[in-house]
Amino acid sequence: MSWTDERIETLRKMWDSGLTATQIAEELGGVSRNAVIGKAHRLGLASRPSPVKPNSAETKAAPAPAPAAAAPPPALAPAAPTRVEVAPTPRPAPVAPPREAAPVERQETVPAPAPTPRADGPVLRSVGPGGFVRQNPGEQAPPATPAPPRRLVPAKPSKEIEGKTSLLDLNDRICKWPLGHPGEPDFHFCGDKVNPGFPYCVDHCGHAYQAQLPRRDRRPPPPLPYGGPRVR
DNA sequence: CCCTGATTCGC
DNA sequence: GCGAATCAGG
Repeated sequence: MSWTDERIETLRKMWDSGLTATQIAEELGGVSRNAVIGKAHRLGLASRPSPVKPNSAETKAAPAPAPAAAAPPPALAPAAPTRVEVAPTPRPAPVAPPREAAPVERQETVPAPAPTPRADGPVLRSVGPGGFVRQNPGEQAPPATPAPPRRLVPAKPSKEIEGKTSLLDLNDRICKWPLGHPGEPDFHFCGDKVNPGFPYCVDHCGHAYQAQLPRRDRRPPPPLPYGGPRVR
């Protein structure tokens, strides 16, 4: 198998979504997780929280690990999903939607330009379903990622988004909550509009982020991540 | 042991 | 550029 543009794109998306190298390798097929990791690094995809620490002691005078400016690990992870952990990745606001051409109808996909968390802008706080108020990711870590120019397609029928949001459809504005299992034909993502500042829509934020309640008030709740526990 | 990602190095 | 082998932490 070779690294076609398409496969690379898939790799990027999945890596961005926080999927593990193993999962990505399975999805792509024909490659090992090592191949995925190797490729990811060659592509310059930033390291994600690695189990292995770079250096314990400063035995070397000039280690100079320049690109060590990795983003902080996800503060919260979905309660249920077995492996998928999508880290909130604040990115600079996407370029304005292309208004050229002539898409006859106006898409309602991007009606409310949710302001991206910024240091200088008015602070927009998201309120979780549990009623908690949370810091915007940008506040905890002002990474201000350089921003790979996001490619925007002219329009996308909301039908498509509501039906099946594929891996390749993922962006910063749509809910990344996975439905089904990776590799299976019906695997897709929620695709709703995200709760600003979160990788999921309001609904799935309710699943991903649980307010801490007194024990007696807790419910046994659904431990089903996406599609239920994997049986293998 | 299992998992993870990082790194190395022969190809 | 690629990825198996290896390393190392959880």
